[in-house]
Amino acid sequence: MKYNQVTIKDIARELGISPSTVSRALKDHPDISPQTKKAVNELAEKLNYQPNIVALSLRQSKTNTLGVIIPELVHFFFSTVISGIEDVAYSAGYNVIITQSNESLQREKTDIKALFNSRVDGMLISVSRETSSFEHIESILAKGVPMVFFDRVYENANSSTVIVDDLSGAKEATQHLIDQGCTRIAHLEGPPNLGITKQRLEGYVQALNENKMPVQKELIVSCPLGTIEEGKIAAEQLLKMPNRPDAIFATNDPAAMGAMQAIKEAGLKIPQDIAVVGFSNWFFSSLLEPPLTSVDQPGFEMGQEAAKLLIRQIEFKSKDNEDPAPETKVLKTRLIVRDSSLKKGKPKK
Amino acid sequence: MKYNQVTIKDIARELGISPSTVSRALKDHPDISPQTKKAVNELAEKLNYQPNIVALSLRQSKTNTLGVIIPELVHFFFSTVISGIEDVAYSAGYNVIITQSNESLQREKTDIKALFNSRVDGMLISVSRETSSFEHIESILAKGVPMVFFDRVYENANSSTVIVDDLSGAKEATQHLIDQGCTRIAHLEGPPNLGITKQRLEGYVQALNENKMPVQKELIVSCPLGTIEEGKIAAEQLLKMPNRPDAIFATNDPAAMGAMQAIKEAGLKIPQDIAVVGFSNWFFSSLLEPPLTSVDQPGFEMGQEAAKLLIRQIEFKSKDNEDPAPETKVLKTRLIVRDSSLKKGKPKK
DNA sequence: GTGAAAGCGCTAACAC
DNA sequence: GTGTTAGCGCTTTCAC
Repeated sequence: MKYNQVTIKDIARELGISPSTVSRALKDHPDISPQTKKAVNELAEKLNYQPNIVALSLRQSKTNTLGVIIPELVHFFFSTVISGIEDVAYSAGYNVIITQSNESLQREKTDIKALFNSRVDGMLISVSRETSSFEHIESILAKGVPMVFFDRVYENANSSTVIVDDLSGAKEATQHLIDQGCTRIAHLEGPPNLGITKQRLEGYVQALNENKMPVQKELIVSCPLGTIEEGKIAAEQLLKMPNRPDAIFATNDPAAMGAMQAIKEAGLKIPQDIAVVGFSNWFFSSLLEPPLTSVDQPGFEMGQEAAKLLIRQIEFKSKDNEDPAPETKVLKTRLIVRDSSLKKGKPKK
Repeated sequence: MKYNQVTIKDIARELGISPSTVSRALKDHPDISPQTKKAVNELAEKLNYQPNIVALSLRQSKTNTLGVIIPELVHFFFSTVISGIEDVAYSAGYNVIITQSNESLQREKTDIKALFNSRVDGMLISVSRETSSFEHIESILAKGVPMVFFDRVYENANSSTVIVDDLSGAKEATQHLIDQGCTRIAHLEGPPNLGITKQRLEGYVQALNENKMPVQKELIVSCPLGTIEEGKIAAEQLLKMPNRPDAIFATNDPAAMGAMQAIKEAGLKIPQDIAVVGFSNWFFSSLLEPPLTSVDQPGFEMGQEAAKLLIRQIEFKSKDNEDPAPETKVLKTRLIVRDSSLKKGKPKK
């Protein structure tokens, strides 16, 4: 299948010069005479010549393409990250190939192999929820492909990472609930193998400790799936307790939404009876304001930072032989307070 | 920048055979002896050989890649379409490159050119809101690149299209409001240059006509931007009318959300005072249930159908020289009724 | 059953 | 200032 592609040869033939001269003229090489340049550029324009990137990539062993692996595109957070990546990549002359692991380790393995086969210059990866072993990543790293991990990072890799300061965010959220007068704050916890889960729990614990409040195991419930249903079930369990919590800090927004449903169905009021705070890893859409206070994650910035780090690494490598030292960028969260989820009328502690 | 890529040559050298034999052995060519095949495959496995897709693409003048241009990734509808496209593409052995026009014609032009330069085998396009001239598309079509348009289609092209039956969907939605006893139904209209806008208006008009209800110009307000604010302003205008509407059929969900805000701020009840129905072109997230009745669009199926049509066209073309006849696939919408936005207690007409 | 050679489109020494 | 040549990794005639 060959389409009507104009090549450098076509221009050369038509002008009676050699392909290399055409190539040089097109990239404004100083050796080429102005007349030749003019003739070449005009003809290229006329024939609507478009360079064949595939040939270029093969020739230079460089595709100018970044590969991205994300868990799922439908989440606002990740689609925002993509936009951040594109922003930086395009202005640096790189294309972007996006793949979704759909939270499946198997799919992640396929994706990483496909990206390698496409000879992307580097990869930006946020690992799936299932990922707890990393041989598939190591084997590609061993081939010398630069990688930057973001949000869900592979901590042991000798690669750069971009993360959000989940610990501080979680601490801030918990402190906020404490400031509103909450005394029995529950925590809906995330998937056990993700670093962010530990960070958020730790922030929660630290806030309680600093306020000399006890950490009660029965107030910490696991929500590994990240679904609304799961949050609902977890909250129902909490509501059945003889001494039920007066606040819930959820590890993500779906869990928070589920909890809110359970609370409403139990005939209780939010935030008067129970306050709810979510963590917007799974935040929904810029168009929508969810009815809960939440810890907002800077997706666009995360994409930008990750792409910057990766491109730096790629271009560093193409010059020297040394790898640049891996870097870790930590981005701040932002607590978005919506009055609907705050306990009103209680005095600030 | 060359990474540690194992090539066919490496295998050939190590085994003391020629690259062409290795190539044949790897693709199970009948000529090659079983022993050679075995040796080659084992060594390839051992060295973790991965074929270089770039070289393959250049050689065969076929990249096995589909290019996609969508307005914006953050919208649930479009990210669903992407998943549908990937579903079909991957199982047919194609990769997918996604670009976002960000609703900008300029960006769409850049994207289409970039995809062509990458020599994608075909393109799946949903045009931007700004797109009203189509030279940029025609110029690539002229080069023989197969294209399939979806949702926001280029109607005059001699290409296949996949659309949603917006007319029937809009008619059904309007009829639904009529069935609930609404008599003054307003319509928030979309961007004037999109075909879907006309279809939805037409469905609205047809439903009114069939019920012998008048079409009142003052009840039709334009909302070209697709934002919440816009819907809000439009609804405020409608509410100020001496004889205000008792229902609003919005051209998209953000407009519907905005209208709902305006209605609530005016102290009116939904759906008792004014019923609201949205059109989920911009529907938010699978995780979230928006509090409105809406016409749901089958994004995943749309992606699947579009990819199927495109791949068929590509493979048809690579064999014969004739183009296959363009096809138009029309998908049905689904009216999702949530009681919160229905006028209750009024008798069915 | 296997090897040699050509070529996809492009660029970058190396000539002159 | 321009042409010639080689080669990126792979497949595929055409030899033998």
